[in-house]
Amino acid sequence: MADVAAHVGVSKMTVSRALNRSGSSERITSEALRQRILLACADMGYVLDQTARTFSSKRSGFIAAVIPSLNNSNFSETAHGITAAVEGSGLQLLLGYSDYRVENEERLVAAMLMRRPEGVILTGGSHSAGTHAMLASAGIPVVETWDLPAHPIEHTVGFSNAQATAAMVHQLHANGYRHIAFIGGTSNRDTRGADRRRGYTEAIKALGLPAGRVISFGEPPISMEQGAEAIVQLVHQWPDVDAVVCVSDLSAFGALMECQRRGWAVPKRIAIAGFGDFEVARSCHPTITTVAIDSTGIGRAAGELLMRAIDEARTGARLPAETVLIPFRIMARGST
Amino acid sequence: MADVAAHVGVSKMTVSRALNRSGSSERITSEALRQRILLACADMGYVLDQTARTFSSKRSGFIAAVIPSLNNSNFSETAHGITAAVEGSGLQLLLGYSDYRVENEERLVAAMLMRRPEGVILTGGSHSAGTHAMLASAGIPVVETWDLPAHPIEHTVGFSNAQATAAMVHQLHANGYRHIAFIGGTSNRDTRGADRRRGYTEAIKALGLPAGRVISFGEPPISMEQGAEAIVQLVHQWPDVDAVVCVSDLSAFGALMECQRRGWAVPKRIAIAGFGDFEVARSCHPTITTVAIDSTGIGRAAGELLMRAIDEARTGARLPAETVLIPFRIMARGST
DNA sequence: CCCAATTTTGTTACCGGTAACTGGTACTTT
DNA sequence: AAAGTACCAGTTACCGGTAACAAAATTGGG
Repeated sequence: MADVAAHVGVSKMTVSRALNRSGSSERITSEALRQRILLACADMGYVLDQTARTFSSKRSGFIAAVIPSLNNSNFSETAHGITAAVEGSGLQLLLGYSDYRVENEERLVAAMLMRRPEGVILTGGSHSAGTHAMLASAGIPVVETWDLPAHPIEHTVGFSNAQATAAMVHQLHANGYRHIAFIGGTSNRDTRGADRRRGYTEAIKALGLPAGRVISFGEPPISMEQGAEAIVQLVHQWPDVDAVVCVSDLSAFGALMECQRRGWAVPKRIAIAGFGDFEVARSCHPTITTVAIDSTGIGRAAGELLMRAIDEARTGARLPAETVLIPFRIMARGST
Repeated sequence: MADVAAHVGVSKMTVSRALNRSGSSERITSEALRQRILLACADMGYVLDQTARTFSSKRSGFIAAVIPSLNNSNFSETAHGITAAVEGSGLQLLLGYSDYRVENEERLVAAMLMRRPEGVILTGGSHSAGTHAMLASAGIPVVETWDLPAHPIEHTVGFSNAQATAAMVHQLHANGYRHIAFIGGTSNRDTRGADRRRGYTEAIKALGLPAGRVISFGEPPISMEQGAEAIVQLVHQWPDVDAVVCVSDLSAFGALMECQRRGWAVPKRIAIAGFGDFEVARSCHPTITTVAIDSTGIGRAAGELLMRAIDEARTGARLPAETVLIPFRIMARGST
């Protein structure tokens, strides 16, 4: 930068200002001079050292986000939404994935915080004590997504997974199904999955339907194959079952395909519902009834909220904790 | 760090050394003192400022990777592979996605290079002139994946998409199919898709089969819906078609489901083959014949190669350009 | 045309680590 | 016992920008 400054015949500071005017409307440096400086930078092949800028200005220019898995369109769409929201603000997204493990999340958060992000977006409302402690002492805005934690760290953008699943059970009940089962994961590692199971159980109880029809299989991420295995077990264990709510569209799809293999008519012999409105649920035959969530919208809302919080923090203020409720919608389709 | 040093009664430098011994076997600081320092750091809630370290040491501790899309298990598995490879080396992965656009890739690379990554992993062998120029002047190791570019930037980990697709066509031919079509995207933005189409065309010509049966639809990312539309168009345009190779499993799946909707027996009326061995191709009914690629292996190999190159670069040397060939495998399944 | 207000440019100090070198101590070797 | 050799800790000088303040240039109103 000093070289460029000498070449143009101004001070380093002027070059710095010319390079930083970008975006905002403040015209610190006169436009003609700015153009000369920019030209000189291009000519000399100079690129600003973001590392030094971060170090000096205490502004890293990026935000950190942790999602459970890259290869899940719900979460990758949320990442897209975040990217879209921060686009043009000069902020960049640093993305990490936890493989549904809080200990991985903690390691990621630790590694990311060392690089001084200006804000953090997490998935879910369940984190390790270490994660909580680090985020508290980091003093930067935090948004939790895809959930409505009872005790949020700060901001929240999400919906009630339990309520959404309960709504699905009620919908099936309204359609005349009376022996409704649930297929989901074994562990509580996927807290959203656990919430969905809870919503199912509560709805069954509220409706006075026969309870206990829950098949659990393995650990997240939930695979299609597991859905296929689960429905076989389900039908053998409770032959009177006439409908099943699956923890996600992936297991629902696996179950549906297994039914086709075995000649079990869907929805005549058994109705199948999923969760998440994945592409596969829209494309398969029959199409799968599911709960649609605006995944991209969650990301966009989280990104925008975080950016407002960062702006506030910059002025020394602190945005009061907000909760953005994302609506869900039951998509009735061919499988029920 | 100065506070910690004062608290322990040593110099800043000693604390720095105690914190950096991690991983390598060099015992710069005596073990007892090191433990005292680490304890003091924990007590005082001190965390090392990675930004300052990066700035001072010229080592950012991260590598940059660009993939076309997060929500594609092929590429997200590659990202997993890279993560697995660099795990424990002290390097972190900074992941970006280009949405299959070279101009996005260029923007991403520019933004990432400002943060001084120690190496870069790209997907594909086709990049903008700007990207080439920036990478050349950055002077850091580069690995291209998922392709075998004619003129690689430096290192390559991939396979021939054309050859793999040609192998699939030959396999279909060996199974007795004679009117083989191809379904793929319109543009060449997805260069791997274009390579696959090329492989199809060449194989058809080599086998002396009737040519020209190519249906093109829209832009990447290729969706299931597009596969469904394409096969309808295909069957109407060339009613004698008895097999179709799709650019990916997603379009193959969409096509398969559309056949079921219309009562076209698969593979009796028409055989369907995909590419990529996605989970959906293994789970659906009938299962889809596909080309299996070790996506995670590509990532792992790319990560390991890049790390070796970084190590070489650190000693002032330069690793000669390497090409790692990843094998592909035709998975014969129910749909052909 | 002058002076105050405003805008633009320059100066200085510093962000928080690490590289490179210097100095000191304990343990060998001859 | 003197000299040599490890090894460890301390000192100094930066890395490449930007904040904060100071100075100069421009603008505008009376």
